[in-house]
Amino acid sequence: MRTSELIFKSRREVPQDAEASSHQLLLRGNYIRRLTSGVYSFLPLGYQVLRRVERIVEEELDRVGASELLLPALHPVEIWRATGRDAKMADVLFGVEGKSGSFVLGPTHEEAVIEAMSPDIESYRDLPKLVYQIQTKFRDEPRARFGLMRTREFIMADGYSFDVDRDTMRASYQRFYEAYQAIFRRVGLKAEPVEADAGSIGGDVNHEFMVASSIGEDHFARCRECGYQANIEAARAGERAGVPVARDIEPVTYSTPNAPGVEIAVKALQDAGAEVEVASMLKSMLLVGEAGQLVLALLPGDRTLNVPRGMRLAEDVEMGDFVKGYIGPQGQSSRVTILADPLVRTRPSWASGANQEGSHTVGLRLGIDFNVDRFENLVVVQDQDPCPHCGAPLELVRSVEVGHTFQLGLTYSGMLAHARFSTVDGQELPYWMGCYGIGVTRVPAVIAQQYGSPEGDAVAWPVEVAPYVVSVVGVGATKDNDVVAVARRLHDLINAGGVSALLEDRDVSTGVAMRDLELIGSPIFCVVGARSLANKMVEIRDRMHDRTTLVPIEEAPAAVIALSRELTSECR
RNA sequence: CGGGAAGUGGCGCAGCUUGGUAGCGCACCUGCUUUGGGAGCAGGGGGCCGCGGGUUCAAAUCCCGCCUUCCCGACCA
Repeated sequence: MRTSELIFKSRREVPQDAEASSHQLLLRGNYIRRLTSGVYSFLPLGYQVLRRVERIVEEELDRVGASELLLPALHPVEIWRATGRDAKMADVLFGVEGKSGSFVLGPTHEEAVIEAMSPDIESYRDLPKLVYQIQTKFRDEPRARFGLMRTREFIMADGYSFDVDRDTMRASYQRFYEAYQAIFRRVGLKAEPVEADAGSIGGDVNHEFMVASSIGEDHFARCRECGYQANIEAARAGERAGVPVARDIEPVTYSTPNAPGVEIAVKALQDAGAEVEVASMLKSMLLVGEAGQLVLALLPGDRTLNVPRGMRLAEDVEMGDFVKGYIGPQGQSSRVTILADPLVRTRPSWASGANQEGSHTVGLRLGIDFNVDRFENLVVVQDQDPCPHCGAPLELVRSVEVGHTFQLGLTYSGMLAHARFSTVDGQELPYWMGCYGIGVTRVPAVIAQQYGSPEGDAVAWPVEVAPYVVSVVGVGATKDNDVVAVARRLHDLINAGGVSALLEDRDVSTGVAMRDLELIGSPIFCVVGARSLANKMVEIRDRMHDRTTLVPIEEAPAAVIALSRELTSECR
């Protein structure tokens, strides 16, 4: 390929709306172009990167025995009603009204794959089955961001497994899990599988594949000691020793007008002369359980509530005679279930709302002034919390989710009468499913973030995803020397050797040529210069390791191809 | 959905306070010179100033309403 033939025009100015360096790079290098918020075109360069990622996904999934298929993007709303997810995912569903009924643009494909596969799964003899597709998904995200990181239309590689029981489902899960690790290695990402929360997909065991990155929207907790890793939503802190409650004090109530909420309450109490701090306030938050019952959650004032599964924060109108902003646990046991985080055992006494407008009480003791029905992890883990397995301090890592694998079990098949197979002894049972997703369009952004310059003006793509592995450029060239001819010949030989090469053949200054090639991001540059040519040498740059070597012209193609192999093997 | 910022040639911005016939850099076109790291000179083309209404002799500029985009948060396979 020649640069003169590329659809390529580099942009010198930083696009105003791009914050992340990867986003800037992808725009400046003409990889992508925004059509509207959260919707992007892939221009030829970007599409090449994307296609290379897709091919790797295909190769690795084929290798573990999954079959590629293609499901529709347009779904009749009925299949979503059947699983109840038309309501559950209503806020992200794009609806389409057609002349022949209502449709949904698929945000995910569990329902669709069941419809597609069920007729072929009649008997235990038909199982297990692993399938996947690479398909465009639509989600009406409340907030698209960071270019390709979170978009409303994106491509996902989603896989599904069908099995006779839990054990075989786990074996299928393991096959996808291993393929995922291979895929991320090959695209050059260090993706760490972490325990995760199942979200609206449902199901049991699941892992997120997280890449530590400054543009991450997630955090996961990691224990350096024992290797425990979990998404912040799923992570639990280990137990800490409780302390005895204070016997020698009594609760004191202070007047704290206009001080709802922990921060202002602390200030008001301090002004009133009480000895309190944010960490010694007890946050009392009203939750609504699945059956609509009220639950009071207790946690330290400096902690964030991790709303337990199936519950939600109560709305103002549901709070009845609870005094919003002044709720305390004292005297409440008879009317609500009281849940408390184990941290509530780690202080001799607490300050809290006094259950009446404008006053707080200090010196409340667990078991004396208030009681707890059940202890349960209620707080979001923080940096330095103890590991639940070994007690060592956890660290929080900002990260991007590039993949997610779920053991769904019977979550969907159990709801659908036709999602069944016959067992050896003739019973009809729902099959066990797993589902697996990779955010394909997100991957180039994460790679660009990791392998690009902080200024968003250069990148060295990992070999297997680079649009062109080698860029050949002649410099110091005048039309009457043979720099151009040598550069062209090397380009042709490298291509013939099976390594994709790009020839800079435009009539531009050296500076422009080099800057542009740095945006295109070949990991290997081959620089043919008038000076070195005088000594029959050319320059080979390994941009991944920032190494430059001079080699004789005749040896250059072989040297470049060898370097390309070396870089490839580093990612396998 | 809350909080903040911004919409002016393709891109990045100035002009708006104090209304008076729209400007700069990049990119683009023509010519000449240049070519080991975003070249120089000369000439040239391109703009319902986000949309709608209002005030005024006159609106990019003042007033009202709306739309869009970005950032933070809420939310989130």
